[in-house]
Amino acid sequence: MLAHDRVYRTLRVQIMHGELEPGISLTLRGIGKQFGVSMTPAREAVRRLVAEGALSLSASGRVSTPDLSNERIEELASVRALLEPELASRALPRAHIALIERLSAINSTVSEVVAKGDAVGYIRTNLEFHRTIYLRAQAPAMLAMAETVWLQLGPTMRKLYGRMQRTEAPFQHRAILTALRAGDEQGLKAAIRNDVAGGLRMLVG
Amino acid sequence: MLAHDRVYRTLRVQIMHGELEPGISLTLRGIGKQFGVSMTPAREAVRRLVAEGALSLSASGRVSTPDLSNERIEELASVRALLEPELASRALPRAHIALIERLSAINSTVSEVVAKGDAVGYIRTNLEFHRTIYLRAQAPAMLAMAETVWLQLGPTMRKLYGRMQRTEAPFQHRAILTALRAGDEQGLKAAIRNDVAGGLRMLVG
DNA sequence: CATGCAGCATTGTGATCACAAATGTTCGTC
DNA sequence: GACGAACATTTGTGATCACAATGCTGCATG
Repeated sequence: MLAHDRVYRTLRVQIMHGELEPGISLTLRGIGKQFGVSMTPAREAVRRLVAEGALSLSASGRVSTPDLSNERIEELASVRALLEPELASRALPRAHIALIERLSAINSTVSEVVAKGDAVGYIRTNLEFHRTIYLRAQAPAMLAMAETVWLQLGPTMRKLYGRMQRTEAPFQHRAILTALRAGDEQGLKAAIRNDVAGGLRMLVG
Repeated sequence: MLAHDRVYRTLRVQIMHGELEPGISLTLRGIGKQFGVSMTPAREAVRRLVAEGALSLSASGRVSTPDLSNERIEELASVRALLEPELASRALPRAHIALIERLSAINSTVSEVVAKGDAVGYIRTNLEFHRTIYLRAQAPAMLAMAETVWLQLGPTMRKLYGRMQRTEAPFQHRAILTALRAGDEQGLKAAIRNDVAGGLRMLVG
């Protein structure tokens, strides 16, 4: 596999899952050393991640994980609340019983990692729950945009993990599952909105 | 200004405004020569544009303007129909008379370039009309996502320019202006939806 | 003890090069 | 004339280097 792609993918997952805190400084040489490559692929990976909002550039070109303002957090939450109900809506006709059972299993894992206080595990399994639904929507461009938003929120979610009422997520997810089982499109969209916006709305206050 | 940034900005505008057709091949050395720089800044600009969907990469790393499938076009139109009414809605309370007059002037330019059959001019002024509204929304992340969609659609809009009923755009825009003047949020959102989705829906058939 | 400045280390940028893979071309064969 | 193989060219990738600018450290000064 190409070096710059390997660096990109690894960093992307780390950022999206909240393995890095906001405001952490990265250097091209440091990334290169970490992955055993030269500056060149590190530079390309960083450039790509910056373009996706996963990393921030200072005026002088220094690289760091983004430290989002409350306004920006609310804005990204609004984008989630726009895109994700639509994705869920498109997935609904294709959501069979096997999918719902798989989602239920993922949701059990969410409860487990919440009980353990595992921030990264919580973010990862929570996103896995959502992605599993949206993959059924057959809308790759829309899903990519939603994932870009998750990516931008990764470090922030880690930072605010303590402030989130994480025990509520499995309940919200159960509402999603109920709507999926019932084929209730409006209920599904509302449940998704509650889950994605509700979780982030109150942690900026 | 930084070389790679200059290359990026220039190519980005060219792509967004439909100055390049879909499927055009680009090379790093060619871009470098065109801008009087080495491969390095050309590479970074291309990497960034690929990350934004403005350019496509073949399996072997060759760069070209994207040639979108009908499914992808409809999907991107749906994203526009989700994001842009929200942006307009947020701009509405801040839309004063001076803004509306400026929009009206832009719309006159749209009519002129349509009359001239100027595809690039049509795309540019049409996007300028929308951006002028959305800038008032004070939602930079959401606007950035909308612009990313425009960017991805740039070459395709050029290709399908002949099939678009471009003379209808100024009318749709007038409906937008009417709703803005009346402070009619629901009417505004509907007018935006008609404009962005309506224009693209019928050109994929 | 705080502050500002000089000197130093760190960092991103752009150019150049070697290399391998992919692409295009040419020529021969059927 | 069409097809295929060998060759030549083009192209992206990754490494390395020089350079300028930025950020940091420590020391002297008030």
